[in-house]
Order: sequence, then C-alpha cells, then structure tokens
Amino acid sequence: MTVPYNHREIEEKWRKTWEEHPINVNDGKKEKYYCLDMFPYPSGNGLHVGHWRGYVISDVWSRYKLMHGYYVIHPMGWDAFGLPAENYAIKHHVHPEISTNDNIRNIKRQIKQIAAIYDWDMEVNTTDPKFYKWTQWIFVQMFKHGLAYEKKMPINWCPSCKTGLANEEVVNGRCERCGSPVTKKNLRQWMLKITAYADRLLDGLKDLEWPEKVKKMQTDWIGRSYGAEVDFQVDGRDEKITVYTTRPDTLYGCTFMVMAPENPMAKDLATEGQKEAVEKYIYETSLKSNIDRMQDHEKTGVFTGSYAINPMNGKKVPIYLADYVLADYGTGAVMCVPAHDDRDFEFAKKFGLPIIQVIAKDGKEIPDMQEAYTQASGTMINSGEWNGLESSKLKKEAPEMIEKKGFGRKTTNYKLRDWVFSRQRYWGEPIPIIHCPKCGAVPVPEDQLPVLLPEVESYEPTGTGESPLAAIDSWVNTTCPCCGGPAKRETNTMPQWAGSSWYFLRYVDNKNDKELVSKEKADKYLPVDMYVGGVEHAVLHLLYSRFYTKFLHDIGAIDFDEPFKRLFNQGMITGKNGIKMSKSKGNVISPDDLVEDYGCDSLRVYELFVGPPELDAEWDDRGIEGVYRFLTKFWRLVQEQKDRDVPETRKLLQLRNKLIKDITDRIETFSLNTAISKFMEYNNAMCNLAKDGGVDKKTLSVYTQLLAPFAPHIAEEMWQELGNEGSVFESTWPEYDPQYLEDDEVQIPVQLNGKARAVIEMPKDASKEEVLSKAKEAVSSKLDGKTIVKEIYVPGKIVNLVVK
RNA sequence: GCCGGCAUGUCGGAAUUGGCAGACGAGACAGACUCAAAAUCUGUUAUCCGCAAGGAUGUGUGGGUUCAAGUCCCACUGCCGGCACCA
Repeated sequence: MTVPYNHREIEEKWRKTWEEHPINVNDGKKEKYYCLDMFPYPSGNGLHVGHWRGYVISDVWSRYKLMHGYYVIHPMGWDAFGLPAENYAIKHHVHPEISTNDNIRNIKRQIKQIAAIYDWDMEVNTTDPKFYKWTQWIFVQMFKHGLAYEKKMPINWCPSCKTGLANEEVVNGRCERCGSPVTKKNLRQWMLKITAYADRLLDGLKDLEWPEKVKKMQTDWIGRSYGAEVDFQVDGRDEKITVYTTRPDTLYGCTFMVMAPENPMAKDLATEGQKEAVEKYIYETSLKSNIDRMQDHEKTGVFTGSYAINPMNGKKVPIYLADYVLADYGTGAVMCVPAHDDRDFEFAKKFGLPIIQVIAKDGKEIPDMQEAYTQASGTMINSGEWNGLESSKLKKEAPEMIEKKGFGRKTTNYKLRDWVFSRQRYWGEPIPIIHCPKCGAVPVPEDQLPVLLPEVESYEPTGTGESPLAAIDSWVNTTCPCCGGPAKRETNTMPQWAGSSWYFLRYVDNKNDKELVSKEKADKYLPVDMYVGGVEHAVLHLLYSRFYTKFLHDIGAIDFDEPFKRLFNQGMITGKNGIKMSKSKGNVISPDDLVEDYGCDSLRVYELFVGPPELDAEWDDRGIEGVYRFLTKFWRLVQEQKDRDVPETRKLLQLRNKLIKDITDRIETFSLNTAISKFMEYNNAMCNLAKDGGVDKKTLSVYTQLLAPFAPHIAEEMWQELGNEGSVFESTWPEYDPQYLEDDEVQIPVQLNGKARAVIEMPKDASKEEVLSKAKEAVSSKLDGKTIVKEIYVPGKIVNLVVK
C-alpha cells in the first residue's frame, strides 16, 4: 500500500523550502519579465474565489516565463486609499489607517495561500507616506507644467458620497461606487489636463497587445472627430455664433441653429417677445437631472426670436435653444441640417422647420422625406457652387475651403474631458498646494513632501464641497513658501486613481527616497510586459495610467511612454445564475476552506479548469473534486512508477512530445482550461500505459515540469521523487521533437454522403488508392445497389464517398 | 438607437479554424470491494424508434454555399457588455 496524497504535508513542506530558498532570483544576468497583477483594494471582506483566479492566471504565466530563464518581476501591493475604509471609520470611529492595516494583514495571508511567486520585498502601499510623497510629487510636476489647474465649474457631484467625480466615474448618470444619481454642483476644482494627451492616448493604442475590446472602449471614450467650426453672424447684431460640425459638406442644408440652454449667450439672444418663453425653458432645463436628460429623447426646445446668417448662402435661419445640444462639447451650438441628421430631422418635424436635401440619395431628391439621409455618399444638390461634387470627398475638403473663405476653420474635437481630480473626502492624498492671497496657488516645495494627511476629529464628509480637512485650522493655516506670508493649505484630496496611476513604476525601486524610481532601475526593469486584471478598469485606471506614464516620460523621469505592453482581462467568477459575488447577496465563496480541504494546488487548477480564463464563469464547488482526483491519480502513478526501470519506447516518446506541444501551445494562447483537460487526458493515457509496460521516468519528469506552473507543490515533490536535481523551477521548459508528433497509424473516418459510417486505420504514408480501396471495403455492406459518383480524400483526415 | 461579444447534452465546457459534434470534468445510473458507509475502481450516460444489429434526428430560428457547416454567407430571435442626443 502506497502513501496517500497528503496535500497538507507536501504544500507545507515546499512553502517553507521556497521561503528559505527563493526560486525566482535576480542574478543580474537574466533577462527580466515583468508580469503584473492589478493590485487589490484591501477590503474588509477579504478575497473570494474570483480574485484568486486572476492571481492564479498571472502566476501560471510568471512561472512559465521563469522556466524559460527570465528573472520574473511579479510584485503585489495595496491600493488602500478610498471610500470603504473611510466609511468604516465614520461608522466605528476608528482611524482608517487602522482598519486598512488590519485588512491588508488578512488579505496578505489569503494571497500567500495562492503560493504565487510574489516578491514581497517589492510591496507597496498607496497610503504609506513614503509612497504618496511621490504621488504628490507627480502632482507638483503636473502643476509646474501647466497640466494641473484650478477651475470653478459645474461638475458631477455624488450626493451620497458627498464628493465630486470624474466623468469616467459616472456610469449611466450614476455614481460608479454607490449607484446614486449624480447631480451637478458648481465647485472650485483641481483638474488634470488629460485632454492635452488625447491624440497620443489614441494613437498609442495601436501598438499595444491589448484586447480589441479595451482598445475600442478607450478609442470611443476619447472620441476624436474631425470637422470644422463655422461662424454664423447673428442677424442685426455685432455678434457671431460659432458652431462645430463634422458634416460641413451639408452646410447649404442648414435651416436652423440650436444652442444649448446653458450657453452663456442663450438668454441674450431672446428677443422681446420671446424673453419669457426662453427664460422658462432655461429654468426648466436646469431642473432636469442628468438621468432624465439622458433617458428622455423626446425633443424639446424654444425659439429665441433671433436669426443667424448662413455664411455660405446668406440665408437667415432661426436660432433655437434645445437641451439635445450639449453645452460642453464643441462650441455648445450646432448648425442643423434636418435632411441629413436624425436629431435635427426630428426637431424640424416637431417645430415645422424646413427640410432641404443637399445630398442626392440613389441619385435622386426625395420628394417627401420620412427620415434623415445620414450617409456621406451621393452627389451634392441644392448647394450652389458645391453642386455636383461627391459628398464624401467634400466632407473632407470643406473645412479647408471654409477656412480659405474666412468664416471658419478646420477643427478636431474630443469627447474626452479634463479629469476632475479633487475629492472632498478625508482618506486620500492631500493635494500639495498652498493658497496665498498674494502669490496665488503655490506648490509645496519638493523637499517638504509629503504633505502628511493630518489627524482629524470627524471623518464625515461635509457635503458643502469642502473636505473634512478644512475644519483643522492648525493644519490649514500655514505660511506661503513663496513670500512667507500667511496662507492656507489646499484641503481637497486626490481620487483613488492617483496612486494606482503609477504604482507599477514604484515596485522595482520601492525604497528609493530620492526619486520616484531610479533611472537605472527603470531602464532595467520597466515597463510592464504583461498586465492581468479585470475589464472593469478599461477606461478608468488603464487610461489614467497611460496618461501618467506619458507625462512622466515627457518630463524625463522614464524612457518609455506606454506602461503595459500586453494586457489580459480575466473573466469574473460569479455565484449561481451569474450573480455577482457580494456580501449583501450572501453568495461569496471564500478560498480559505477550499485550500484547507483540497489544497492550494487543487484550487489553483480548478480555478483554471472552470472555463476559458477570459470569460465569466459560474462557481460550482463540486467540480473541485474532479481536479483533486486528477492530482491524486497523478501522485499515485508516480509512486507506482518511480522505482521501476522502464525503457523508453517509441510510444512513450510520442506521448511525451505530443504532451509538450499540446501544453505549450495552450499556455501560449492562454487556453488554460483546455491545458488542464489535456493534462487529465495524458494522465489517463499514462495510467493505461503503466498497466502495460510502465511509464519511464523521463516522461513523468517532463509531465511534472509542464504541470509545475499550475500545481507547483505537487510538481516540486514529484520532481524530487523522480530523482531530479534541484527545483523543478530551475529546470528549463521542455521542447518537443517534431519527428515524434505523428502517429505511425492514422484513423480515417469514412463518410457516405457526408455521414460517418466507418473508421479505417491506415499507415500514415498510405497512398490515396490504398486508402480509398480500404474505405470502400469498410462500407461495402452499405453500398448495395448504389453507385459511387464522387470520391473525396483529404490526406490523413477523411474519406467521403458520394453515392446515388 | 449605435457598436461589440455570445448562443453546443442535466451542468461547466471541448472541437487542431470547413473534415467522426459532445473531448475533459461535474452530476446521475449500474456494478465491484465493504457487515455498512465513505474512499477507490469498472461500465453506461445527446434525443427518438428498436430486444438487438441498426436507423433517424441533432450545435438559438429560417434560408443559402459546399462532397462535407457548430465553424462560411444572408435574414431573424434571445442574452450579456460598452456607448448613449458628442452634431
């Protein structure tokens, strides 16, 4: 009787060994490979099996790279500023630092159970003053380069979190964190000029090995469009209204103009008779919530009484106010061409405005238009000097033509807005600025960083637009670093994204108190080669990080301007029926018990086996049994075979080489779930061979090597038991010999009229004639009274006989 | 509304990219071992007809291309995700 597979003992043993003798060492000669996980927020709920999956995926990849001879940078840290810790503090009157540190301790314990090759010497924590000193330093640099600026403007405000939000944090009109409807609040804000990088953020995407989906989301978010600004004279006045359009080719079809009700000129345009109606409309619009305005697509509007003059043909067009025009995009006013724009068409129909077709559809002018013709293809009509031109061509050329005529200019517009960067909350990095009545906003001198987050009596957000820090007079009142006079500190804090926008740079030089990261280490270890994390950060964290990296590149702090060469988005693990795991739903599965019962290796393998890593998967505890049985079988197989002296047959060589190819290909394509299936298949095949002659040690050792990234403990143990030297992770990833990949005999299915009827076995180099004659023989009983009209043979694959 | 993605047994999922649909695993059922249970091992398990050999049907729906379609083309339905009046 052999000893049973005792995962507890084995895993404990290797955990200790690896702690004493790390397997991933930097000898200064190896090439680096940086494999990064999205670092977790240390929540009080701890990790669930979904978090585990991402970390297992990245660890399999890291260990795979390790076995290819790389020094693998695989760090872990804590994204620890943020609302939950603060809310906990408010409720329990505990300093957030205390609860945060408790949570970190617990999550670190859980992460260690994964047995990933994290280098804990590199650990970072965004709430550590030694870390956020550099978060603040970056802000100061941005300020000095004109990229951080103050502005008073109506911003997105979450009434529940009592703080301002960035555009990216508003999802369908609701707060990304708590789901409350977002309102507008006019506040003085710190902004980051991310729009200055719009083109580079867009153009840089094309060279990244990222999922197309994420690239597309960022592309759409940045939303670049090319067009023209056109100046319309207001009839009878000295003023001009400038509109932005992507369809300057349709300028002759403009029959009215619409301005956003929030536009500062709006009130002014109202003529005596329309004043009351205009003011009423502006007031009513101001009462509408973001969500109402988004959902209600029914067109409303009001005529101002004023007219604008179309510079192309001198025609007078009425000016309306309508809330379907956005105040903060383009110029906040649009020229309306109902014949060729859906929204304008709808508005024109509702308000009885004329519709002039300027592009022929199918070569014709439509007598009674029922819907707008929005495509830029067709010949221009009703367009004066432009008649006869092709619209798609004119669309591109018109901006310059307009520019030459002097009533407009070629323009590019973006949906991306500058980043609202200040938060009116406690648990974040203080913005390192001092307001001096004489000198204005002055950055805190770099040698005085970090500006420590002070102790405060109440963490409660005030809701007034001031952060709780504003209540600490002793902290707020300071002296101006510039003139030495009395001055006040900035009391807003930074958003949670501040630290996560650059943390990956810090891991490789986390103790440096002179620089954010030394030039030498940055050149040697950065950027990130592979980034693994959820898709939920597609436009938040991943866009911000790219912006920070480009900025740090521009000021010479680093030499690259894209942080993450390759990105892998793992799917979410959900509870039953695809319901997201959450404490409130009570469907959270903790990995702790599973590790205890089945072991780390079993859970690692099962996390991958549940489905394709990039797709969501429903968790089902029962499946882990199958994985545990598989590891047990493999363990037993090695016990039975390790002391035998089995010769290396051609059959074993073929199995071994095919195994290497199958597993390697599947890791390379991230098809980790089918890699596990293949392991199981080959394990069964080896068990059968074991009964029949045995399995040689070389084959078992190769299997062990391939399994090592997935189930490191059992692999290390088996590697040793099979008599191999050193750690399996010091061994080199096996390579296959193509000459052993093909079987000597191939099985060829025989179809009659496309339906499988028999399978014949043929030598792999059999001729077409031999195969066909054998095939006919195999199905002869089914050929009675039928004639073969066509014979198809795909070499080595299939025979199809078409019969009548 | 626009743009993506997906749809395969009881369940999770596989299918070398046009070549035996259902690998691998879960679950279920039957058998072996056991006083018994657990564990383990063996077998069966898409559906329908049939005692069986065998046959027919079958990858969301309807059509098409092909010797051959889960895979390609056209139309549609459902679910998921992103954007949402961006002129």
